[in-house]
Amino acid sequence: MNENRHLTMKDIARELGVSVATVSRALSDSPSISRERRLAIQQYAREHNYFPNIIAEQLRHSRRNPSHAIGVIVPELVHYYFSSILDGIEGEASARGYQIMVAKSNESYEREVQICEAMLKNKVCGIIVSQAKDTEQYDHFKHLEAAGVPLVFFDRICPALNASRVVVDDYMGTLNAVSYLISTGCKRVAFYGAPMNMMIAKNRYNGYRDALYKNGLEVDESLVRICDNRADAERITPAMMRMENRPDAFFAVNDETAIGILTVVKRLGFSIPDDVSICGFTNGFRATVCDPMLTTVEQRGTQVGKEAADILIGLVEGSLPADHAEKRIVKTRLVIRGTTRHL
Amino acid sequence: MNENRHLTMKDIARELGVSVATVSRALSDSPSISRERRLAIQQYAREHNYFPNIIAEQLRHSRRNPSHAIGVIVPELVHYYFSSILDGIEGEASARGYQIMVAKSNESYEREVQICEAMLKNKVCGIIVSQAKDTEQYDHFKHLEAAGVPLVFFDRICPALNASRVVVDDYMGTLNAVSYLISTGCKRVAFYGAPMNMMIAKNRYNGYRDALYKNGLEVDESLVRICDNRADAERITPAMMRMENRPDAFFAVNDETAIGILTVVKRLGFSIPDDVSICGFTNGFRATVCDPMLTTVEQRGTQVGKEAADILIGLVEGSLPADHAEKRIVKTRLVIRGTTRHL
DNA sequence: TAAATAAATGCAATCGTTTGCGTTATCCAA
DNA sequence: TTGGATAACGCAAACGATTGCATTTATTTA
Repeated sequence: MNENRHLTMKDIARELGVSVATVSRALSDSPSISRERRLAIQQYAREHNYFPNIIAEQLRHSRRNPSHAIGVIVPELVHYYFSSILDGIEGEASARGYQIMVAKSNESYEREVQICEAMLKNKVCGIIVSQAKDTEQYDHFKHLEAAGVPLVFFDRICPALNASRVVVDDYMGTLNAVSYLISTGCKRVAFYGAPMNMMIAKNRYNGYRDALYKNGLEVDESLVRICDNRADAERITPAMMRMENRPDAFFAVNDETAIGILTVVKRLGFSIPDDVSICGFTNGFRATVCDPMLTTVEQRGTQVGKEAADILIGLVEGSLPADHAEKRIVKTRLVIRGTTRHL
Repeated sequence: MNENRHLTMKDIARELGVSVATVSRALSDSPSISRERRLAIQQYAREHNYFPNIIAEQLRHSRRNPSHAIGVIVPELVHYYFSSILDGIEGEASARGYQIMVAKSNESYEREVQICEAMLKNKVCGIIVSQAKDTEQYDHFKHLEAAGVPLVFFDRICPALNASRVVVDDYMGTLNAVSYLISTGCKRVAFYGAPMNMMIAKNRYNGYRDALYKNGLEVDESLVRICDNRADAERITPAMMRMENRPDAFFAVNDETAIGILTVVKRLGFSIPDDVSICGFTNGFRATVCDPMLTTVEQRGTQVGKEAADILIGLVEGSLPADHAEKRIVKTRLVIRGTTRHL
């Protein structure tokens, strides 16, 4: 019937013997079109389910109105935290009339650059991004800014760019969690952190260190390890537990790592939390599945996503000045469960 | 400098004293432009980082070429299976030069309709969708098809529409899993399923029933429950275990439910898998976190997503006829872990 | 009855590209 | 000198919608 062509105003105009301009005005309820003609046109459009071509609309308005598509770049998709982020962004975006366009970088710098290009071509109105781990050049981000596409970073921040960002309070989150471990009587708290080239890793380490200091404890380097996944945790933890002066608590950079520790500690016959306390960071699916359930720092990805979308839309719509770098910090919350002793 | 305006061909043309057509041809390496002019134009464009306006390109080509944006509608985002789906779609799409536009329906019919409208307006070239639970009208999908936007369903299928689809082999997956439970010596296998208005629920139930029959067992209705989440599982399982003729195995419609069962069964002092076997469906994050680790049917969301994207792109690019309804079934795989006895 | 006013509609430019076709310039052969 | 190729470029229409301005028609007023 419509042979894969969309119905256009021109078609309606031809069919009803009026001009395209009249159709346009009628459909936008302009009072300058007579009532009967207006209704006739609207009815015809409805019956043949006419749909405005947004491409043409956008082209026409490209000077004034930006598009309503927000680009989102995440390192991974199958990942609790990033899913939550997406969820938060989607919620805020859809509530304010925006669509989201999602791509994953796979932790690859090259892919990240490609994605930026593709998104620029697709005329997203702005981009929310958590960098890939191996990104150390920032030209692609600078190009975007030069092209007038606002950028909001989350989680993994680009220090070289004074861009808007929203991060969780890694420092305080860790400080509070470790302080809690100490307050329940733990004296030797181990720390499994991510590689220190990421801000987020540094901040968590600093939180750990300061929690010890504030409680009159020293940092024992033999209790600090670079380890941010389960496999590594299962590999290095046995040796840790066989030390003569073994830890009586673990703080892990994420839940996944914490689960690795928990698995090993249980297998070695220690009791949790009596012999060993464990605290994670995320509060994802895993936290309530393990036995005992995991005490962890809630990272509130949904809130982070929501704030990021709010900033971006503010930048796009002008309620935030374009050259302003808005920086927000989302507070974390310690969720106490079974892997830690009680006060 | 560029005062928020993008550099256009017209700008280049003016600056270099040629026509817009010449610029266009030069940038697309047309041989009809003299070598020096071509290089000069290309260099100017590069130096001032010119970027073609995809909106205008699309408008020009809208008759022949569809856009390269694929719409994806999922009921939830913070969900292992749907994350995997997204991951599969994104992988296939980006490899073939497509972007994905994601929205979540929140299991709401109303929202689903809104999203379809928005995506139609945004001129996606096609849509991949898993319906919301409460969707029982299909006009919005029919409108899309009428507008020439191909549709691919996954997981939750719309029976009223003869559309392309990709589903996992729920029937065989369940049949194999339950058969395995029986082969390890279980005689009374309970079944926790989703509400039967979803195809996926029916197929799994049929798989369960036929596995019993094939092994000479009868369906005992007291062992069959509608239950597809953890909270419900924790609520109804204690009574189940206190029956005089209690089950010696559970098959659950998803891992989450299986974890609920596992938690209760352990708390009641039964030993897993000696007293009770448990089998889930998904093989997500949870499966390797619980103790013992969960035997489960791997749902292969990434593969499902990949196939769905493959079909959709085929439909869009014409390698699949537009009126053809491609139906694919992704095979599942039983992953045997600690919650079931060995042979 | 003519002029002024108001109401309803059409014309045409515009957004940034692409592309069929026509135009100009250049050169060579007849 | 003229005709015909060929190369290099420009013109202008098109994609589908919006909108300032001009135009037409109907209505009112003097």
